[in-house]
Amino acid sequence: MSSSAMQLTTEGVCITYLNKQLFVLLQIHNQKPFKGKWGLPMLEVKSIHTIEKTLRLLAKSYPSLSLSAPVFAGLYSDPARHPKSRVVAATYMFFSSPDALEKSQPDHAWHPIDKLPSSLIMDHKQIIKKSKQFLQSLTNHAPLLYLMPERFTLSELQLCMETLFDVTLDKRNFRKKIISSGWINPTRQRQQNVAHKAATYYTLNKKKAKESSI
Amino acid sequence: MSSSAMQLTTEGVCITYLNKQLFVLLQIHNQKPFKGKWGLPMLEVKSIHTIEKTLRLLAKSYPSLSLSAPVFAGLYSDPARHPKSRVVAATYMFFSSPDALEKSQPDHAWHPIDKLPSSLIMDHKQIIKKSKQFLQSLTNHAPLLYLMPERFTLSELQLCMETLFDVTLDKRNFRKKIISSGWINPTRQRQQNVAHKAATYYTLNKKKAKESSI
DNA sequence: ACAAAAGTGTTATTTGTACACCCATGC
DNA sequence: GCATGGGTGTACAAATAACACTTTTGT
Repeated sequence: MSSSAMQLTTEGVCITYLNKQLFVLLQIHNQKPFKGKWGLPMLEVKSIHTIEKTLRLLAKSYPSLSLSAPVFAGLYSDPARHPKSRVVAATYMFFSSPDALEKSQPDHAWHPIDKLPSSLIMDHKQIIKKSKQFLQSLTNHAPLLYLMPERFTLSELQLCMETLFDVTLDKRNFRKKIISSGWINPTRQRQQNVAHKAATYYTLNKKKAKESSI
Repeated sequence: MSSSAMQLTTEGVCITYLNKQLFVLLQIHNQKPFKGKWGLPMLEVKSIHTIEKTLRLLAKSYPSLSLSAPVFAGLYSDPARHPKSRVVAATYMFFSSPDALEKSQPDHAWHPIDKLPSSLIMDHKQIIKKSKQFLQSLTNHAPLLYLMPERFTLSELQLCMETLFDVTLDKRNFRKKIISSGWINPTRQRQQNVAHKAATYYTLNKKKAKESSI
């Protein structure tokens, strides 16, 4: 029956991708003891809320980013992670189109995951590192489609996969597989003003995405 | 900075298997408000401990069961799950050899997962149901090897897989695959006094198991 | 005409699936 | 000698991997 003071938070690792780089959304926190410092977006799980509800609230703070559904990425419970109190983090990843890079919110910014500010609050540097590993370990590659812009070419998608999973893929085999997977649909639009044959744009198959819920 | 009273617990779903049945370890709780009722083993995450440490403590309560490493299986945070206070559960599965069925601890018993006591505390019935689904969804079947006794025949292992994943497998193909996986080793022991050709006993390849850490 | 990326098909290899009979043992 | 489960090999299908050239477009 002992109930020592403990706080549970959801801490979100929002990820997007552009030009062979992953970006993570950071926030300048404005409450003690982290006032003015960079960290991941986080929200306390209130006593009347579930974790799922809290995640919905967290995502709602960023309506313009069209975040994916949350994907559980780990628990962080080191008693020393917060300097003042006991805070256990349930971390979740959210995926977002790079369009989000241009949508700015007050006190927020996207940072390249390999060039983070020198100090982040608590263990957020660690959480981001682990989240990247987690992402690379995903055997279901579907979430990566959420890192693509609204419309994208097959080469762009292939480059994204190659970057994140640190592999090189055969163009023909890659195309056969992704097209036959049903996750993407061709459009009738093609690149314009490129000094080579114009590539067809594809889009996420939203029907399939809805069914599969990542 | 609000710190409403919240408790974090690890709640363990210890599983074993015998004769086409899964068993889960239940405990008669002896503290209010659950005095005398069946539920999963659980341990509060103390303010000085991490979740991992708490899991080690939980496993240490059952030294005779040779539990596997814990496998994260879900968070349960419904504010109403505990009648008196806010308790969020981090649930983990532990796998155990059926030898454990004979090792009795005070106030504990193994129950067939499909014939649980009519009422379990909190949402434990739900957690067990979800854990079973989680187990079935594991694409890495290796944890199931921890449900086998010290030595087992290939037919026993096949039957276990068939039961849990609710499939039927071809004997020859199953054998080829499991043997070539390197997860098990044949012994020179064979069944005795059976009214048919004696089967070879196999054991878990502990070297491989250690490397793979489930 | 040339540079740059798009787009495409075939073959070989590997992996998975289907399938049926003989073997050893206790009764 | 028969009932019981143990143990094995081969042929086919499917999935994956390797591989090179032609097309389109801007400069």
